[in-house]
Amino acid sequence: MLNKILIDSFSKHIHLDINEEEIIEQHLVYKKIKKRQYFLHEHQTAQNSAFVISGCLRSYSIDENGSEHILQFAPEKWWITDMHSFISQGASRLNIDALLDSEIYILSREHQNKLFDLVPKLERYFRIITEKALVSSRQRVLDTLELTAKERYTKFCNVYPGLINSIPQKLIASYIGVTPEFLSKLRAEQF
Amino acid sequence: MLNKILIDSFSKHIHLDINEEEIIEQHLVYKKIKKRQYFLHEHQTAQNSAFVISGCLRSYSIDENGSEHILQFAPEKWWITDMHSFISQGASRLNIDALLDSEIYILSREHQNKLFDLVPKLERYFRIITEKALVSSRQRVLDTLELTAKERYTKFCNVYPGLINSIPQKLIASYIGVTPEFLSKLRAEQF
DNA sequence: CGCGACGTTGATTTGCCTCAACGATTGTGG
DNA sequence: CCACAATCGTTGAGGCAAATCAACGTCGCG
Repeated sequence: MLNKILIDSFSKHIHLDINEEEIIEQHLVYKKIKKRQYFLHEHQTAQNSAFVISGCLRSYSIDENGSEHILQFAPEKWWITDMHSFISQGASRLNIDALLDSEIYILSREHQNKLFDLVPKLERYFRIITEKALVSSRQRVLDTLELTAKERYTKFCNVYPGLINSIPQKLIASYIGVTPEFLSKLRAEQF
Repeated sequence: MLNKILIDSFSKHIHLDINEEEIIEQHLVYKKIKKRQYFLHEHQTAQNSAFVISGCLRSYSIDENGSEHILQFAPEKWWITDMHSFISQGASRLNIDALLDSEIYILSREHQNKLFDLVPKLERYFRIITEKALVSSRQRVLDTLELTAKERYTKFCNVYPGLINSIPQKLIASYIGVTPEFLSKLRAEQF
């Protein structure tokens, strides 16, 4: 049986009957992934997309100076992959690993395409999911254009309240685009 | 008859027969829109999405200090709307206007939903289009995290070669996230 | 226990902003 | 078609936000 959290994610946007849920289940792989374990390495091809049931994954890139830049946090209920590599089947520029012990469902590109034919409603589900991801990515672009580092930090705390106490602060710094030292100074200004 | 540029955009991702093209045509409105004319004002609801046949539109927000921040340029072959407002039917935070005299096709949210039932393949088309928009938005996030202003400008010139000579330089500055004065200084550095 | 990762703090540097002044270009009304 | 205003790009002086580099205390983990 599919996990309730995944079923909820589907039924928020489309209606699936029992039969369809079963077909979907046959195309997904449930997996536990330990803290610091990798889901995708850069230069590989992203064969898979992951839906997070519990825990948290992240995607990040490494620039030419060797510093990491976090593109996405995926706490429970979120999908994560290197979308560019996943749709083009070209080399990935992102790494994806687990920040906490996590449970995920894995969907391969191949199985996803099969599912689109077997359960056409899933086109709608992924269209809507992707639209929402686009809205949030574009909002992040606007935030970096409009807000100061301090405002971005405050906003981050509101958007990801669960993450603040469960991951190292330097990862938050990386996500909002400041150095760990500077974030520390921002927080010292007044709590 | 539908414009060739739009047909091409569809057929890159899905196959439509003549009948389906006709149905789609009945749900689109062709319109010419003059330079500086608005397609969407903030605080309104984005009822419509636009596909650009010729010319160029842009979306931008205005921050609390009154300065504009450009979120998207839409030259020919691109779709543009305030996606957040379009899917939630809530108030828009973006303005969309024409940078050049342009020709567009207008698709209302209502007609889009009807089309998803009449021509289910369109779910796939919009899913793929949205995936690509997501890839490019996330790449932009990474660029602001990884690159200097000068590198972002160089990259912009490569990605939008057609725009550099047809729109004011200060709009490019706004898009890459620097002041017009600073961009001018960057360009002066060499050649 | 001891090491390495993490957060903090301080001194210094720098990338980019702000403000202001000035030509050049554009466009607009008479 | 010209005159004038508005917009635009450039340049310079000065300022600030955030980066860099370095030192140090703490803590969790092997």
